[in-house]
Amino acid sequence: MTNPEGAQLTKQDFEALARFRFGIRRYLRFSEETVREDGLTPQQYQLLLALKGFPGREWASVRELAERLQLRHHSVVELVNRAQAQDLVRREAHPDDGRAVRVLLTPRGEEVLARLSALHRDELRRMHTVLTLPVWNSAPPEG
Amino acid sequence: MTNPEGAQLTKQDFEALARFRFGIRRYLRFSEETVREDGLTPQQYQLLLALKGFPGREWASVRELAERLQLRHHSVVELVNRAQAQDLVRREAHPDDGRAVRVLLTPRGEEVLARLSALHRDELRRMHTVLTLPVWNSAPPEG
DNA sequence: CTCATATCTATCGTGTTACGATACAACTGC
DNA sequence: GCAGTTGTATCGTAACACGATAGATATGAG
Repeated sequence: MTNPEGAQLTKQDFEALARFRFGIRRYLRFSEETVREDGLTPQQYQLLLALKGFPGREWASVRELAERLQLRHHSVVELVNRAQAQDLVRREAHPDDGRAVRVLLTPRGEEVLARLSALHRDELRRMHTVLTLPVWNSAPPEG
Repeated sequence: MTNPEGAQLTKQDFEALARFRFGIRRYLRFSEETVREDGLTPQQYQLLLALKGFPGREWASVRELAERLQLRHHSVVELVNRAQAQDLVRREAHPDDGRAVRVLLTPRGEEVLARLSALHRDELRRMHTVLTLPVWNSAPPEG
């Protein structure tokens, strides 16, 4: 019994796929409820995290954020606006490029993010059973 | 250097947390674009998957779906309404409980779900590097 | 049997938010 | 400088999850 790329799924596969999606939803739900207690929306938390967790530095341009958050750039503009209004992030002129903008955390953003992220890491540790990738009914295709 | 429950995160930890969240977003984004080509919303796909992937059977009540989808029950009612209008799912009276409703897939729902789920499984296989759970800077607390 | 309470599904109005369309400013190459 | 590209921003719109509310059925106490 093989299950190569494109093959039909077994009932077991469907359950595995559903379980994983359930895990994602549960994690996002936990995240939402947790961050809302600090007055943030889930998207705002993800914005702060994308800044602090940006590879190699702790700021990003709007365009880079759009890639990390998988949003259109103008959606990020609006997201940054709302977060800025809550003193979570601030904008700074990009030194080399007059068009671009650096988005960075405010002290308040740093503080909130540190607290929330610790809670998220702890929750991820708890959820590892439901959030590990499914093992399919058989091996993936050769290559 | 230990990193027990509640401890501060290192830069590395923030990057790991952000990378994982990025993975989730990328997967959901892939899902959204894929299912929209078949005229479904992401939530509708997740609804179909929750039915077909329900442990031990292939139908569920509204309340059970609310748990699996991590939504309020009346949000599920609306979701089922929209999916029903597109001939993806149908309702059936629950044999034992006059209040409850069985939600199940239509033939069209089965067909669409089978195709989409195969694409999702393939994508998950491709994304395993970014979607595996982070390894933290140090071991979790004893216990 | 009956009434109070709990459970399950459903409806309606609302607020948030991501999006497409559009605009404008700044950088780049010729 | 001029054309095309890139980066950020504004505005109107549509989707959708939610709280509040309602109604219908089941369950348990007495």
